[in-house]
Amino acid sequence: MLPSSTVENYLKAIYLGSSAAQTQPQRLLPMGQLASALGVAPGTATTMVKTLAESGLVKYEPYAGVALTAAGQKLAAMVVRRHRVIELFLVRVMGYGWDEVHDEAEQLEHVVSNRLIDRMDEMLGRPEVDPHGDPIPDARGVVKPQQAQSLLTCPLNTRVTITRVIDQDKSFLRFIESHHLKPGESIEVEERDAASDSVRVRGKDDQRVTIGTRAASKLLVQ
Amino acid sequence: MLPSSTVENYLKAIYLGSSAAQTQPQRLLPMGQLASALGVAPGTATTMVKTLAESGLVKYEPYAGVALTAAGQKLAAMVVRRHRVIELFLVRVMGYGWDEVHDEAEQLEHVVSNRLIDRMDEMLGRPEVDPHGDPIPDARGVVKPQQAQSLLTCPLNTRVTITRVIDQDKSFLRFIESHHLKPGESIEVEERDAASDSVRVRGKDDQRVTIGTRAASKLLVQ
DNA sequence: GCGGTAATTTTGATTAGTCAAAATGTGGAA
DNA sequence: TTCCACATTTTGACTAATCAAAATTACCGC
Ligand SMILES: [Mn+2]
Ligand SMILES: [Mn+2]
Ligand SMILES: [Mn+2]
Ligand SMILES: [Mn+2]
Repeated sequence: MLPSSTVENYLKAIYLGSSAAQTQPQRLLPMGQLASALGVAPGTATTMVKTLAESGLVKYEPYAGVALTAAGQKLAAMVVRRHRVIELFLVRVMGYGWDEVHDEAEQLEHVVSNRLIDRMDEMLGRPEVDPHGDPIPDARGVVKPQQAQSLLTCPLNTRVTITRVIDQDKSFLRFIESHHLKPGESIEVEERDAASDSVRVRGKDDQRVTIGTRAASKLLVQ
Repeated sequence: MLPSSTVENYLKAIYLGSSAAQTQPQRLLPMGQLASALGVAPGTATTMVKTLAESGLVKYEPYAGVALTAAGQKLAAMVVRRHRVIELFLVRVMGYGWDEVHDEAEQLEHVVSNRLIDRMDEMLGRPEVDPHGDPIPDARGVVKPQQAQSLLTCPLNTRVTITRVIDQDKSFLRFIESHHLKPGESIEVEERDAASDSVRVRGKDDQRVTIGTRAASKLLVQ
């Protein structure tokens, strides 16, 4: 039985949801979070997760949450791999903007063959990250661990390079792009102010930008 | 309501099935043929066609058959357009063989956006035919009429150019390719023999090939 | 320990798509 | 005309995925 798009979406949501609060191997993702990540009613997620557990793709603890098994992990990583390879392909080969690729990839990830993904991957030179800096799992499902510092935690007045933007929202991505804060850009955090809940950044050509801490936490640096 | 993959497949099958026996605008496709084209039980096709008729996409005559309405025609043409643009893209850009593209396109045709199709179409130079010589409907759903002569009907001992191969079967396509009978090749029919049910062709470098009439009818020329 | 609140699970129903097998209609042969 | 074979439709049932709303459970503060 090859997994349906629905099953793939559940596995991916569990994969992304569990690593979001980047923690030890087996954190349990609460059902409520899973349901809202997928935009379905809570009861729907419960039912589906029980059948995934039957199939041995997840471990389900009633009232506690859900986690991927090794088999589920592998499948989920492949879906994420397809998603991210496709995003990069759309940007590099098809001339899409980085704010336009997510929805398209969301559909394509379920139907593209391994063959085609491998062609794209080859054509792109076996890339390690997608246009947002999200790591691309390799063909075995393994991801290079990224060390995570954000604009909220990195040292002040020190050159750092933006490596990743954790948010798919179109208008946020366009904002980031227009202020030269895309992955690859070199910047410096000048000041953090708790009172105003903001962070001031010096970027390209010494231009200043002030952004909220919520937004700042979405920008990872190295 | 955007049409499901299932609906798209039904519309496409009706579109292709009605034009197969290339006839006047409104030939009715028998339900049995539709069912077997889709690989579905006869009763399933009947049920589905009734709901398509409710939606105004087809005209359904019980015990007679089904035909597309103008709305259904348009939708079907767009599915066929996507399928064929994708096939050509896979061959020209992704390095696929012409015998490897059909299954991939069969899936992709339902999820690729208009945007992406247009990018492919542009990148390919607004092509009029796919790798098999099948005509690509334009963005409005219109196809250039092809005049149809096959190896069974074309004049003998006269140079003709192969323009289309009407069969998706992998091994047939590989046979055609290995004998230099792909669209674009120039050939000449030397002899037709009813008794042996075969046709002898002189092709590239004056090489001879003899093929059955069934196969010969699948090769269109100009 | 005892409530109360919020998260979670259960229940009952719905929709799309499908099949097998029974019932029915159609058109041609006699 | 009548009848039969075959195509088609109808019937009853099933699976995957979903929701709303009712029932249950967990946990936290007192
Ligand atoms: Mn994305
Ligand atoms: Mn991404
Ligand atoms: Mn095809
Ligand atoms: Mn084709």
